[in-house]
Amino acid sequence: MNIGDVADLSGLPAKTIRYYEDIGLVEPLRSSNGYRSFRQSDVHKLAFLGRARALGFTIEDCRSLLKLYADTDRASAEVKQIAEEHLDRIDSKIAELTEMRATLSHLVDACAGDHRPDCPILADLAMEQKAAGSIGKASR
Amino acid sequence: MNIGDVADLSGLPAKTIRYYEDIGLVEPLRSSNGYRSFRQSDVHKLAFLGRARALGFTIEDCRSLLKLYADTDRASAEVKQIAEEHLDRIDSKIAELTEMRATLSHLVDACAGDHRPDCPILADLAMEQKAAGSIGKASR
DNA sequence: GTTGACCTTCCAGTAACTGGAGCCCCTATC
DNA sequence: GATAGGGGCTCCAGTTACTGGAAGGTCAAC
Repeated sequence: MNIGDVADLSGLPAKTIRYYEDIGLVEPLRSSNGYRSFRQSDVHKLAFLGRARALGFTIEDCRSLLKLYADTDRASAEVKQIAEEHLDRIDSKIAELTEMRATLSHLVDACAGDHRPDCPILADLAMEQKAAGSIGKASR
Repeated sequence: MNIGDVADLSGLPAKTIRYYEDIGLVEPLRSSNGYRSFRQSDVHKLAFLGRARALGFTIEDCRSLLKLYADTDRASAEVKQIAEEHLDRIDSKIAELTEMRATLSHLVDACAGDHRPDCPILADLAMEQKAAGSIGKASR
């Protein structure tokens, strides 16, 4: 199968598939004309990669997961550990974003958003001193 | 003030401050010995940048925000728009991560995490067909 | 005068692609 | 046989926002 077909099947852009070959995640054969020739197993691997990436696993995680998948003697504990660490990363990220969101939405709400220059958002970023109860002081 | 002092004051690494100069966010003076010489206004600007970055604004957002901050004729609407767009980006990101988190935590819960090779996480990534009610099928 | 802390510039690397240039291959049609 | 199109190929550069490191200059203290 040529790269275009595999791209369609796996949902990954051809560029990405070439990149995955570059970094050693797949090793398609080559036809006599130099075109990559993908086996079913390659397609399967790429689809696996696509799903793992969609879950936010890093490329290195993916590499480990593929290795574990290929190893029928694996312990599921190893897989689970990778997934749990990733889950923790996700939770941290969500927490970080949620905090940003809270501060930012306070500021946005406080901003008139009209033609006048007065702006609590800028005031907060500049840490301008305001009367007690300023959003900037309270939020961080 | 030298870069080290500014780093301490602003909380930004010296490397980052140099980088911000590189991309034109600050323009410190230079002493005769070639050292950067920061004014109070530079320090203020860098602290502004630090807070904006902490809220997740991109560097280009920061550039715009600094420009608006300097412009006393600005309309707060412009600032608000930048902040609202950023808020939307944050919301999308949170939504994406929350979805990942849901799928992933289902899979993690379903995985025994022991010495045996059977692993629902890998099975899902590989889209192995399971009996009806499989997590993989249900989750995506 | 020599440490040691601080400063300088420049280059390379990070993560995971993505875009583009310049070129080859294959099939179909005129 | 020429050409047009729609693949494919490689290689290089760019993205974001820094970060690390090398090689070397400056300054204050001992």
